[in-house]
Amino acid sequence: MSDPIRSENLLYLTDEQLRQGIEAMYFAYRGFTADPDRILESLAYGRAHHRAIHFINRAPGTTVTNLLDILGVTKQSLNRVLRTLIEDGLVESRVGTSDRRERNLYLTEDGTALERRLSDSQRARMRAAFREAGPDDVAGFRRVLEAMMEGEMKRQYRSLRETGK
Amino acid sequence: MSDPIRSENLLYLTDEQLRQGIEAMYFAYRGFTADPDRILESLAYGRAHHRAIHFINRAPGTTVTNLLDILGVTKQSLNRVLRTLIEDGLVESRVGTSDRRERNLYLTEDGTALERRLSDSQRARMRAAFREAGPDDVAGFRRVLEAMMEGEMKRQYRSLRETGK
DNA sequence: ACAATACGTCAGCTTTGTTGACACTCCAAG
DNA sequence: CTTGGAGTGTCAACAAAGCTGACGTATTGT
Repeated sequence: MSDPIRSENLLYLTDEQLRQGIEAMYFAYRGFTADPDRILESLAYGRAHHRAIHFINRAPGTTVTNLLDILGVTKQSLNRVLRTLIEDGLVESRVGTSDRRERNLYLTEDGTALERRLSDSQRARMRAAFREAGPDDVAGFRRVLEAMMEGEMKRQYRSLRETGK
Repeated sequence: MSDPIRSENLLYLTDEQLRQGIEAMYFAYRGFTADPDRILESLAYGRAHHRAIHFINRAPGTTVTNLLDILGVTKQSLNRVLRTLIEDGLVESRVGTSDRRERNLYLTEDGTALERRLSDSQRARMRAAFREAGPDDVAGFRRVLEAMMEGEMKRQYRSLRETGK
């Protein structure tokens, strides 16, 4: 309390500030999903399909179990989504080479095309937001979001980030 | 391209950076909802109930239509949630004074108590994240999120922000 | 040979969203 | 004073996407 640095750190953490952060998160997430949702709706897919497609594209050859860990859903739930994607020819499921119990998941050409469409729309919004803000704000945005993740999710996020370019 | 300032601004807008922003948003939102979800689960409520409670607390006396605008769902969907909250004695629905077709919504004592519990848990995480980052990062976080909202949502957000302290 | 793992699937349930249809109350305008 | 329309509530039916539990099959490793 008497420590000036500590006081300064607490200065902007009023309940009002926090509540504004909460509401910002709520409204922004809706914007974040709005564009892909519109595309998906016209294809009779949902957000669950988008997530599967995103992370298969992100880590081609990933196994079902790995995808379950990332998405945090049950295999029954994921399977329903995965089945339709495979039936529709967007995802390919290949028997694992080293361990043949595993299934390695890949996007087909069509799957890659849809992924592009979805991520293009989402990136466009993200790009506009990043541009409207600025480099420093973007860094802050990322740091706060990372601090908000649960432990396991943070691990997943970081591991994906390393995998990336 | 030859403009150094413009180049610098574009530097952080690579597809890789944007994708990291997208994944950060996805994982962070899960952390954001995790704590309230755990509380709600033990009460047989869901996120829809939380949202209703949050915004009724935020703007006591709000009408159903206003709530529909904020939440962006159908009245049938909201009504189901609202009904259980009223039956359970968490929300009170009073006939409007100026226009008696309207229903003004208020939290009861119990409703206020639950709202506290939910928002306390969510604020705690937000506070921890804000603290782990820092004032500048928080400002950036908020600016990027606001830029990410859809027009209508941004209006709602700003109007709520003004209403606040 | 046998237990454990990875995956798929069947059945059934829940929450939260959707449409469409209809009734009631009430305000305001003709 | 009647009537149209807005605000609200409710019924029915349905869909997406999560869940649990149980079971079967293929494969692996001990």
